[in-house]
Amino acid sequence: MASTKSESLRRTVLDAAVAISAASGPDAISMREVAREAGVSHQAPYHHFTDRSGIFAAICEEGFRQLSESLLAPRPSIDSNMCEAYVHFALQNPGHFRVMMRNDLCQLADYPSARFEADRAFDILVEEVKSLLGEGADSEVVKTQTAYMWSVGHGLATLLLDGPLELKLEGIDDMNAFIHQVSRTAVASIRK
Amino acid sequence: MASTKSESLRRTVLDAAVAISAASGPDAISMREVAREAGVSHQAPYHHFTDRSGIFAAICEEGFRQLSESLLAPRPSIDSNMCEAYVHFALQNPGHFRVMMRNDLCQLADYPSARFEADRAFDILVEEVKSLLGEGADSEVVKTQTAYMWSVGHGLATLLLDGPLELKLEGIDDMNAFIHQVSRTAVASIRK
DNA sequence: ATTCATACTTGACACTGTCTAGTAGAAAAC
DNA sequence: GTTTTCTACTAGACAGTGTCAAGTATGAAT
Repeated sequence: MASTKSESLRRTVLDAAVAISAASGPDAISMREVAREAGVSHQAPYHHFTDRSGIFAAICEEGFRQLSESLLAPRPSIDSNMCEAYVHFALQNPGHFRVMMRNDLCQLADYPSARFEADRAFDILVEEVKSLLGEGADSEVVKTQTAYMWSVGHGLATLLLDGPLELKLEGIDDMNAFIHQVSRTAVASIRK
Repeated sequence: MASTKSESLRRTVLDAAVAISAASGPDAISMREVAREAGVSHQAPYHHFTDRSGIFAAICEEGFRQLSESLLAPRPSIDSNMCEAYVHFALQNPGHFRVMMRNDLCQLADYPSARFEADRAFDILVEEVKSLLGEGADSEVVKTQTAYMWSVGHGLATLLLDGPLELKLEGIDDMNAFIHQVSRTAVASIRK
């Protein structure tokens, strides 16, 4: 059994990193700042993460696992789709999401367990597209439509979170309704 | 008339920054590195840019101007659309694009001339959506569909450039054809 | 001839990631 | 029951960073 104290430091460091990412973006995550926030020496985090990108990888792993859960969770309404769930996950977990979608921060290829969780989330999306297209769908079409659906969700999420879209669409009264509309447009064009 | 030498340093610094962004991402852009690359002291760039984010703002301004040109340029084929043009711009100008879409790097609100160019590019997109929807389109619908089209282009571009999509879709033979297919799906669902 | 702005250089400061070398304490081996 | 080993740290150093402050060479304006 691992020491309780050490495991709690790992958790504390991770939480601090996610909070910083949510508040100021992943670039603001610093080894020394998370150590300071955890009340330990500047080298303590290195015992739980190989280096700075190790923290990013851990955030990815956790984030993709949570994303999978969100995508599989029961939808709030009958015409709410997976694209919408993706966008809401991003907006509700900005600290994780910003890190997950920056593969310059964490090279998933180097972190098998993080990669595994990312693959799992992607597979859930592929299955959804397959079920929308029906049984006998061509594999090329599945590929194209999967990329398409991910692009809509991902594009909308990143533009709302960090992009200049917010500036241009400041006149939106009901953000949830807006996301719902865009998501519906996307899924409708697949179903056809 | 401004001194030739100084103007050329500004240009040199900007080119170096864009090259670094294309090769290693915007975070790898450092004041001292671009100065080194330009063969000047580490403080020389400060005479042309207020600080590091000033360089990002300059890259944004230039990038959005070039994006507008690309969006308005004659299309290579009759069924090539603006979404496709957007993705191709991103893939052909990764150094600029990566900076343009990270508003944690450059706060457009603080740099009016960069903001102007960004607005202009966005307006071009809005006009395209209006012309796809026809004359009497409701302004709410225009807003939704503009966000939708930008999301597809932006999502596909960022996923291909820096996201994990590349990993999952490694079996794509003809990338241009793939981008064409996804873009067609997007615009087709607007036209309707 | 003097003033003044431009386009730099040099030096310093606080901050960063990370390498190296320790150390307190608990468990295991003998 | 002493010694060894492992875990989870601490402490110090180094090269790198952005940027503030101060100095300098050069050319134009007065």
